[in-house]
Amino acid sequence: MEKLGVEPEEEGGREEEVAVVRSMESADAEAAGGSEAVHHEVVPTGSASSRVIVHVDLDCFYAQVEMISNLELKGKPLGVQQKYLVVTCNYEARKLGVKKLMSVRDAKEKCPQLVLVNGEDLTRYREMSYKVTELMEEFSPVVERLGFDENFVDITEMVEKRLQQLQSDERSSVTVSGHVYNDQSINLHDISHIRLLVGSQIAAEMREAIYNQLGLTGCAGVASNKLLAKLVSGIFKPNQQTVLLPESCQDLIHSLNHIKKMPGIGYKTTKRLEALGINSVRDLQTFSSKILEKEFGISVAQRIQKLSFGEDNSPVTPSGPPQSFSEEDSFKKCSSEAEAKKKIAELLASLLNRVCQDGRKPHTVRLIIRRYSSEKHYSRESRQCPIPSHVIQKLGTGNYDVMTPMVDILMKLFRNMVNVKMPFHLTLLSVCFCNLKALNTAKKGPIDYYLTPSLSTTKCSGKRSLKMKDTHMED
DNA sequence: TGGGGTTAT
DNA sequence: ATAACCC
Repeated sequence: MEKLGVEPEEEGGREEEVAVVRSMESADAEAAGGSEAVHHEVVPTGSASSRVIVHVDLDCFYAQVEMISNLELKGKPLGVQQKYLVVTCNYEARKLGVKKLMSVRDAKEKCPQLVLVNGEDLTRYREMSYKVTELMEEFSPVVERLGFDENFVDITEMVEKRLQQLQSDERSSVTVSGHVYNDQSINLHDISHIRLLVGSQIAAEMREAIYNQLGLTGCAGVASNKLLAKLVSGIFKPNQQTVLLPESCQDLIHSLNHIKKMPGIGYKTTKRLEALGINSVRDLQTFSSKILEKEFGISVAQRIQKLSFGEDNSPVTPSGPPQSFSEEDSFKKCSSEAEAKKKIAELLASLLNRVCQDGRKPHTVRLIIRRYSSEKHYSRESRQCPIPSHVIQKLGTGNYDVMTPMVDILMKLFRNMVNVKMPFHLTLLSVCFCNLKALNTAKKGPIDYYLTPSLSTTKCSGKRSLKMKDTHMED
């Protein structure tokens, strides 16, 4: 496999030719370190290291999955409910005033005909989500997931290969697929335009494949980095795509009316920026780098200020299989140990099925709680510990009582966090398996043969689901 | 605000 | 273990 044309090194944010004049280059050079001078070979065109990134964003994903499961739902206003929230809804419902994360009460009030389905069990969404990611990986293996319904793909190499197939006279007849942001005119003499147009064609093929093979519609954005691809994918909304040409980059980022709309700048950072009087993207662009660094540290400061210029050198990092599996449940009140134990056992049973199907083995378990607090302070606490090796071996081997020892471990973690002799009030419990390892990580050697668990044992493979009525199972 | 995920410190 | 970010 060839290397990607993406090096994680900082190059003073030169990867895009955002024409904005900045006096930050010197600061970047300093950050690169004095002793190891950065005398890279000079790239002649300045665009040789430019990437082509596509961001694919499925339309109201959970609602689409539900409509595929139950065709009766198509055409009706549909909301997907988790607890008392409508977490997402289809476009019929949106036309009638339903919004994402609206309470069920408000949604029903706005739209009495709204059909609701429960979406607390994410299993089918997760499965469909990975089918989409796997489909995208067929185009290029470099696919990064963002949540269940978004994927970034670095298609730089694919674009280069297609360009090499074209004769020079064919290059000037390349056309765009979908929208061009700002209706900017295309310059077929500009190689960066040509590359992005080819990218738009690949994006169209991806959306076609997702629709033909999985029945799902979505949007796509094509641009020179992840930030821009993501921002531009949302411009034309359902089931359309948009490409961003470099000359319109500043227009795109300034179309965000507030820095909180900038991906990568979250709730906390927004509050701190507002305290500094920074509200717009331009405020952040022109704010003193030194003061920003004092407030946020050099790492965050430089990253977010680059974002404000539309610069994002972060690579598309292949997600691969998940790093963790978790199941959670929220509720009004849990105030006894027995009640907690029962809920924990339920979460665990579902997790064991998932872990079993994955094939890898978790080496760490974590228990997470949320305590009731009248005011906001949305805060969680957790305790984790290694999973004993004899329990790990039993995971996925088909079977037998892994529930009991795991529940015991989790209840120890529980009592470590919650003083059960005192009154308590929890509103959430979550169990997480992480530190997943391929099989067992024993070193190769003569001894290894004896340490390798029997592979002849029937594993919980394929779609078979374990029944976990009690804390006890037969093989 | 749900029921998930990730990375950095 | 927590805190920040993403959906």
